[in-house]
Amino acid sequence: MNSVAPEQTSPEVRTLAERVFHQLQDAIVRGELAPGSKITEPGLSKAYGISRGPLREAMRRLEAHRLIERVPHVGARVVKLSMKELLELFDVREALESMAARLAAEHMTREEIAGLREVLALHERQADLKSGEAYYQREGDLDFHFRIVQGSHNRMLMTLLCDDLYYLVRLYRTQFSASGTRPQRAFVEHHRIVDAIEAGDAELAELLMRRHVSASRANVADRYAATLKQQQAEETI
Amino acid sequence: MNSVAPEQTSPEVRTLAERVFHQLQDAIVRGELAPGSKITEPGLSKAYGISRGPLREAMRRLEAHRLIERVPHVGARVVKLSMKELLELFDVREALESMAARLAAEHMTREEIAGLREVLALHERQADLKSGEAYYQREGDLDFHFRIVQGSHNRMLMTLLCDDLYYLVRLYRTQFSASGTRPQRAFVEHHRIVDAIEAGDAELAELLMRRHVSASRANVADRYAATLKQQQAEETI
DNA sequence: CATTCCTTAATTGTCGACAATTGCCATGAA
DNA sequence: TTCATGGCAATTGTCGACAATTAAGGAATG
Repeated sequence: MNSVAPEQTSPEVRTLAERVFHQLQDAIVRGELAPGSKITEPGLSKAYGISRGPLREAMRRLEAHRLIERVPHVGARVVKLSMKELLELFDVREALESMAARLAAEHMTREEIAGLREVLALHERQADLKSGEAYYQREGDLDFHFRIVQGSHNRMLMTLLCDDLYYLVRLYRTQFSASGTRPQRAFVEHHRIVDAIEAGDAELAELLMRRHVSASRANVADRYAATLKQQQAEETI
Repeated sequence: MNSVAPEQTSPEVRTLAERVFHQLQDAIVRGELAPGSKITEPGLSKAYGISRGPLREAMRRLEAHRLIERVPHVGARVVKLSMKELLELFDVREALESMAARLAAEHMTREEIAGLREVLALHERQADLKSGEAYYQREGDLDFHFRIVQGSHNRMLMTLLCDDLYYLVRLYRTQFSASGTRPQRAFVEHHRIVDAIEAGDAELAELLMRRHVSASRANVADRYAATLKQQQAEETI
């Protein structure tokens, strides 16, 4: 069940608070802690076998990463993304990732570009086999975006996107059980973006990434609208 | 000395940890805690008259906001922005604020636009008097950007920019004692941006804000290059 | 029967003490 | 003099207990 998690040898597992932080982060993103469910300090401290001190620090970090919401003297709940918030997230991604693509086109090294091509090739194989669709649409897609952000060589961008927002993206995918349709189209778009980056065409890379995220957002919005419509139809029966 | 700080009646002063967090945030941004200086838990806990528990939680929040840097088992220091990091910050601002301007042009209400115009009028008066330049270039400028971000009606953008990045911008202004030259030019740019927003021209608002931040970044970079050159010249004497 | 108030249980906030790790400094040897 | 090594002081990490606040449930009253 947990064969996917790298778990140990993380960059920072030097303290209890940090270990529990990562454990909770994983648990939330994977849906083990239900969205909107209440989190109680004594409960978690027992479950993880630590005292409330480190646990509270871990929770503070989760709060900063927007994975839980706390109210003073009341308690904390796992964040539950509304569609409005999800679309807001896409707007932020569009702004940041298009900037990342632009910077990546300017700063990415040959090795990094080669690695990016490898990721695409892997996706292609998996698309051929028709087996790994789930993977491609989940971690694989994020891996692609991840590498471009790294290629921007902008530490602040990397922190914002990789450490904060991408966990929210993962959370959304579990919450809405959205298997992110339109895989073949996204695949083509990924290719074009890499081409632009390799050509050093910063403007084009930025534009393509902006369209890519924007299309992804529109797709989510459409699907949601369709879901709403269907629900209304069912209620009318 | 502290006549500027609103201090009390903040949205969240319900707990010691939150109060100390805001106090430390202010102290750092205003330069009372020197950049790069080491922060010790017993020291601060004595200085603020609280125990280390709440203090550590406040420090965790400061770390999340990138105002301090912590190393496990070693300690924490007030962040010291390098020029590289500062320019990175400008890139992120360019991406996020241009998006904010675009959304503001689409979603801002009449009242919000009126408030924005008032800010500009206030700046104009102060520019006439030639007295409040320091204010204009500091809090006043941020107030302008602040209101546009609010006008985007995008909570995530608001949090990222207003709660996180703007404190870093303030910090930079104290660290580099940069009184942000080019006030009149920025003033004109501000006006054009508001015009675009009022006209509902999202594309133009986005473009103008992008240029505005970009020009600000270039200005900082130029000044820095000049400083370096001067230092080298002095060393050669 | 609905409403208000009070009591109570549970959770959160805070504190002080103890354990573990780090960096420094002195001591000694090459 | 320089480098290694050991001990020591200080700081950070962790824990358990107490105080403060909240939400819930029940009793009393209109």
